[in-house]
Amino acid sequence: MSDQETAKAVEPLEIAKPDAARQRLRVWLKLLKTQRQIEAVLRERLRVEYNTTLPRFDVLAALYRAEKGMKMSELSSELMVSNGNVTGIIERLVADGLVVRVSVENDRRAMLVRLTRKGQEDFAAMAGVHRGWVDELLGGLDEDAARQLMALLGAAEPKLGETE
Amino acid sequence: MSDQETAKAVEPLEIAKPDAARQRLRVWLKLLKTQRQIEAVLRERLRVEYNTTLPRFDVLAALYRAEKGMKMSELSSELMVSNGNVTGIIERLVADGLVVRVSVENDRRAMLVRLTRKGQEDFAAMAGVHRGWVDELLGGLDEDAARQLMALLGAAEPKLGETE
DNA sequence: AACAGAAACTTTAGGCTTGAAGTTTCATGC
DNA sequence: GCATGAAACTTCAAGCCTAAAGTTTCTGTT
Repeated sequence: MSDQETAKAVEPLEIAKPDAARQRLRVWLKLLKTQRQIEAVLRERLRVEYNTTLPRFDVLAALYRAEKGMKMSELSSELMVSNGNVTGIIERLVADGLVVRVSVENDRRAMLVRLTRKGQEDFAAMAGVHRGWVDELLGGLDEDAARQLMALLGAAEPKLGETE
Repeated sequence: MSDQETAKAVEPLEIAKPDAARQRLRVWLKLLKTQRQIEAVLRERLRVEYNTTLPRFDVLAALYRAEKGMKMSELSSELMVSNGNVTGIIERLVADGLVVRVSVENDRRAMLVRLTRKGQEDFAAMAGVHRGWVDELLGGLDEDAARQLMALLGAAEPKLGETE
């Protein structure tokens, strides 16, 4: 937190670039705005068309890809949400008959979560339509622009590593 | 919405391009992931360093820019959140002495919300640090990349307009 | 075997978020 | 003037979300 005293006159590199910092802040705000706009539309349509929510859809999508089911902890790290959060969402999905919990062989702490047939069917019905929505919303991007955007977003991923 | 009948044999462009749709879905997922990663870091740091939350920060930022205060409805549309949501956040900010409500001249329905001196000071203290965080997190983007990203995000903004 | 610590979840308290319904006030047409 | 509808908020119920604390189970070490 205080290892920069020596950098005073030696390196005027990062410090003397307020333009880049301003530009990056603008990028962040724009990223946020774009994401929120898209998400708002998807959320609204999921609600109106399928009477469901985005978090539920995200969970179903993850489970649909996981043939053999997922552990709660795998789900929460994949979706980047907290453990306790997943507990609640799964509870409601179970109550609606879209998901089942299975206890894991040889580890009585863990739970495996899997789609029921109804869960599979419901998600399959939504998935194609959802993809169409995204395709429509991002219609402003041709294939080339999309590729460029992928690359830039890759570069924009935050540099983590100091996990402590 | 239907001015493309003539494009049948001439241009097999939009229709026969499932690749573009796949690419757009990938863009959306990447956009979401990047945004969530950045937001998670900012949220965590705001909590640890300033004992506050992102929604509160967003509200303070909006009010800081608004010299003369903002109406509740202006706030909610600016931040793209619901009316009722703003009510709750403002309530807590008022309780903490960062914000005051003033009744609007000539319209007893509306409320003007404004930062207190403490609100101004607290936000001013956070703003610079927050900008530094964003600058650090987006350090992978040089100024040129940032500019390109801005342009592409502009193109990626969802096409709305059918408001009904 | 027994203990310590880690792992996988759940629970809890509190805040965020939404859409819908409710209240008060304003604006407009008649 | 007065009624009707719109506007600006607030309230409400329900779900989402987090961090922190709690429970049970597993995995070493000694």
